[in-house]
Amino acid sequence: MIQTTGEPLTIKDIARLAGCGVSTVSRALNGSNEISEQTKERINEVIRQYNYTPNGNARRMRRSAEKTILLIVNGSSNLFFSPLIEQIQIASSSAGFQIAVNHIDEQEDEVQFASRLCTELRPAGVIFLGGDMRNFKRSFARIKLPCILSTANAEELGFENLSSVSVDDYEGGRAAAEQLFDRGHKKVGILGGDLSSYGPSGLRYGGFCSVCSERGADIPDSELCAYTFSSAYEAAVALYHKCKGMTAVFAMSDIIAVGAVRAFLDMGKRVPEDISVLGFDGIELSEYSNPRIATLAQPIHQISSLSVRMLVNMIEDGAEASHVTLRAQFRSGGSMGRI
Amino acid sequence: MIQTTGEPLTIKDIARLAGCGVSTVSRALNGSNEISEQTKERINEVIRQYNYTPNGNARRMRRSAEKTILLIVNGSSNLFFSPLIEQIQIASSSAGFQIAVNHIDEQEDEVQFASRLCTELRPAGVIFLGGDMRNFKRSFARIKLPCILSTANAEELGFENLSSVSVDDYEGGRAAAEQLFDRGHKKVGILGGDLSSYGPSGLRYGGFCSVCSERGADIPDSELCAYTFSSAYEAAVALYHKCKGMTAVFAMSDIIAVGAVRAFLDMGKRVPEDISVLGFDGIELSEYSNPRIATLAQPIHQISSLSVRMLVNMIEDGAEASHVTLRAQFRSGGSMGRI
DNA sequence: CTGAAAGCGCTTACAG
DNA sequence: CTGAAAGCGCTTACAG
Repeated sequence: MIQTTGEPLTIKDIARLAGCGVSTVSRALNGSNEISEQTKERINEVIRQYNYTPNGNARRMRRSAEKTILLIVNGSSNLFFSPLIEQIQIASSSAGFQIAVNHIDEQEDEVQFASRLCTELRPAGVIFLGGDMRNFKRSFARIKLPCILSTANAEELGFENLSSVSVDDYEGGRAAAEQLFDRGHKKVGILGGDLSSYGPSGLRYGGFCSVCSERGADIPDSELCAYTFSSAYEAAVALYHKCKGMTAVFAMSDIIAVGAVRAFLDMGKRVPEDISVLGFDGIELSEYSNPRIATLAQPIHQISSLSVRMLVNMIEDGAEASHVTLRAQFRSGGSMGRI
Repeated sequence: MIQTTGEPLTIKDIARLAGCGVSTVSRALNGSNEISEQTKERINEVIRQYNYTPNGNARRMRRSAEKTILLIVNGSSNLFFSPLIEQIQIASSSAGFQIAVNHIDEQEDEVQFASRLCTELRPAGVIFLGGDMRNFKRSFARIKLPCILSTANAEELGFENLSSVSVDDYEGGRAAAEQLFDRGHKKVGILGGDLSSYGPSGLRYGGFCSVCSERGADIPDSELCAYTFSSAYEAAVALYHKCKGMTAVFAMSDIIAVGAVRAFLDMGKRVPEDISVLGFDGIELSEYSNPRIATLAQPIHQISSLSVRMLVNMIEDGAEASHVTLRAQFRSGGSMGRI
């Protein structure tokens, strides 16, 4: 490799060095077939020798970043999202797309943020990892690109350019209730996000309550909390005092479940002998906790690969928006016992 | 807000709409002071009305992305890194820099990757979160921008444009050994990354061994593992069989510690009664595990804010490379007991 | 303080 | 198959 100093090389330099025009270099760079094998080889040799990389900003400006997918992640240290992000990255790069990841705070409006970034980056499409339905309702109309909402169902929203891949959260909530009732629990508390919303928490709550009423049980007590250990810890303490005689907790995520377990242990309760805890998501940590967290596992791999595939279909073939619903699968664990 | 259809607006459109030249719009956009408050206000009003955002690719091309910092993260679902990333993002945006995060596999050469991305993105500087010293030795010379290695010490490498912020890993290893010896443990096994390297694992191992020899103990048995639950689990089982009579384990990260605890519990051992486990890093999970993980906590907040501040000083004021070493702080936890 | 013009490093019709 | 030229959306001397 020839050492260079100072300014990076441009396509012009390569053209000069290879003794040809810039358009020819550009063709070699982009694997065009309007170029002879011979010159392509010669140019590539020069590129290799001088270790040239094209200026991506200039490229993206011309091509409108057509090979980039924007990934908007709600919240930054979410153990459920991190393997999804990883798999989305892998799946899209094998489909020939770069991923630009952007984490945003849960309080921010992810849709507005994405809209701004779209004119900034000009990606070919957007994947939202989680999101607040109200934000979509309010500002999604502004986004004209193919988009996917991963992890929540966007069917009700009815946008032409918004597909979604998610677990059937209502059914998941029902399954949670059935697992608990079948083990003899009658008084169950609930720990989760906004239960009144259209979003995953609300749907799971709705499913849970539907089983309660079928089985003649009361509407369960609940306590709102964020998807963090510390928030779950506090909420679990509050719930324990509010919901007298509670023998089990349905936590809307495994992170919440782990925080709740820690809280109950600190209060001198045994899990699951005194109180059972059932999580949601099926993150890796649930299998390494003590006790292991019983959970409704989401098919992470399917969610990520479908998200990418559906988005690419929309981008490349103009496919219409569609909504895929998968099933969360119950997985037992030491945190949930029989009464 | 006025609705627009089709193509996004350009600076030309705004100029036309505001009745001025493009250079004036550009000045308003960039907060130049060569522009009257009056016109600036008028232009900003138009920009707001039409919800215009400049094309970032074109901007970055002209400005060589001078306001972007590239953040290279080794490994993707690292619980120790995720709060660091978050804080680095916050600190740099308040210093006026955008962060472009890129996760890479642990097997990849992060330095070569960064070098390629530098000509692709033309950032103002690079922050490496973790990294393999061998890769730096081999290929860092190629990178001419101001860089920071966060989480490992780069002093020995002696590059003029590479600073570092890290914990004193050798001292951390010594502290770990002292805490264990002081509690009566004599036979300790070690679980961690490449112990023969110059990197953090190697230094901690070196510090640990130095205390062993001071106290007349043997060189401890060790088992190599990656920084994941599953790898730690397997390694802990292997270590248990290799290191007969072991009463404690020093794990090079809290993730490894959690995986090891799970393994020992599954083998019917009690933690800490039969075997103590000491971690490293001080991630949030360590305080929510059961038992809580005793650990050497890294000052995450200091590491992130110093990394950004030092890099910005190098970029803006041409500050020289420097190397800051912080202290890991012991934090007790139920995973470590007395013998 | 403002605008017309040049130019950043690419890609892509267009003409050969 | 190849090259000269136009143009992408910005920023920044330069001249007023």
